[in-house]
Amino acid sequence: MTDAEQRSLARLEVRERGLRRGAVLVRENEPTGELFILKRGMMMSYVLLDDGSRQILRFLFPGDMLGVSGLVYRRSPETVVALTDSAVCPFDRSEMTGIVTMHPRLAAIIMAVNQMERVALTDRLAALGRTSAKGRVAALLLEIRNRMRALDKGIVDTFTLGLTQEEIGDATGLTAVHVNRMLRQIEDDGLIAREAGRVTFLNEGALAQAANYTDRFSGIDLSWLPEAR
Amino acid sequence: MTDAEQRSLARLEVRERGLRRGAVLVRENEPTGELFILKRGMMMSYVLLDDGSRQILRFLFPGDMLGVSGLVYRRSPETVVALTDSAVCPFDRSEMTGIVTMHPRLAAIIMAVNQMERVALTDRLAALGRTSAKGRVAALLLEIRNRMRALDKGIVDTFTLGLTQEEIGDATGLTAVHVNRMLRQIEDDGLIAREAGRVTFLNEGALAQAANYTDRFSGIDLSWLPEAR
DNA sequence: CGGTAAATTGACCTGGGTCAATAAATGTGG
DNA sequence: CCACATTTATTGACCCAGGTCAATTTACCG
Repeated sequence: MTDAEQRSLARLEVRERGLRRGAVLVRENEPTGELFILKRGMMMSYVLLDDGSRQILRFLFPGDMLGVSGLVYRRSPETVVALTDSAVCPFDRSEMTGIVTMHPRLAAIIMAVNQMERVALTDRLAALGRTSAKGRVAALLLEIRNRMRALDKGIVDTFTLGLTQEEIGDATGLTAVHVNRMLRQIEDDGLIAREAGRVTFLNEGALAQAANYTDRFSGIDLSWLPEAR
Repeated sequence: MTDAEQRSLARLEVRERGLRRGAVLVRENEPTGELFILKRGMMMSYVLLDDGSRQILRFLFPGDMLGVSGLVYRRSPETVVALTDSAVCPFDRSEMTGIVTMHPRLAAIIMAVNQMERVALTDRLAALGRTSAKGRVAALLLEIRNRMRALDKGIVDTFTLGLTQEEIGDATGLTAVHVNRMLRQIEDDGLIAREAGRVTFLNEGALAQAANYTDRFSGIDLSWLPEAR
């Protein structure tokens, strides 16, 4: 990445705002304002349905851009909250237009990241539509571990999930009770071990098979990106 | 839109390729090549799971860009097929880099459309995770009608669905048998009428309520787009 | 050291799936 | 235009994965 590109991106992170666990950064249906980059911590986005049930849409990790729907919608289609104490860097929509205008290659990279997120969403769509409860829970465990490992190479088979079983249920379309049963079953099958909120993969291959997991990290090709300006 | 912008977009549509109903345009796991713009007809994208079940990810209508994941992935994560006789305009990835480089405002518009598609996906995720079979079928009927109406203002309450009940099931995460029962129930409730593959909305309000439907068309704000170059 | 949120587990229920048989609709070759 | 073949739609009977409800137990927190 060129110096100019890095400077433009750095400008998105001049301000920083801390968030306590549970703090709401963006609330569904409220006017959208700034966008954010997640600097530290873990967050999630969700929607609430009329009957009060919740669907968690996505877990957010450092480096992710938050509240991007604010670019397009006057009111936010989703709520964004902190799952752990976190820090975000707010920036204005106009910063985005500046980047797109001045750095076409960054614009292309943002489009590429959007595509990767879209594919992650369609993978979850297929999981909710067509896989068993056990498979969905297994898929969630793999997804969280993979995201954590991408940020911290020290994480391999053991990690702190940091989610309640109710949250796992709201992400996978299950009830907390059934999530509990599925975790127990996965544990009894010898695929994972659990203790004090930490999960250890004992048989990642079998877990991936149960989850119908497809690795999307390999197979990425960004050779089409334009030259840096 | 400026002349230059229109010329650039028109260059994406110089070639045209016809597709018969059922023709596969892009096959899952096969190398990605060109991108496409759907010119005429209706198509869909889907993934197949290990057990042979299918999840339909999206229905595609004229104006939609197809195979965009080819920008990022060496092999396609999804299959794209024609639901009716259709026509697409293939173009090379390099055309995309050209547009992004020369027309920042078009790049921004593409990013905006991506966001709208992402929100449509999260709406479906919430439907699969947290709504009843009847609600999901109702939501699908509304979605298809709305997309058709956006292209043909003449369509109001009556339209040709153009999907088998098995396809509706693969989109909503249900079996064809249960889709049949839900359609019958929605009909018996007086919300729709059916005859010869055509559906008529008799009580759109109740249908929207059953579907937990949220209108995303209003509420769009593109004031942040950069100036045309 | 309470007090509240989260995890577990059992008993029982139901929305949606499975299987199977027909009926309708849509094509196709002649 | 007709007879036959293949999808697609329907419906009934029955089953089960996952939900509901309720009671404990355990972990976390000020």
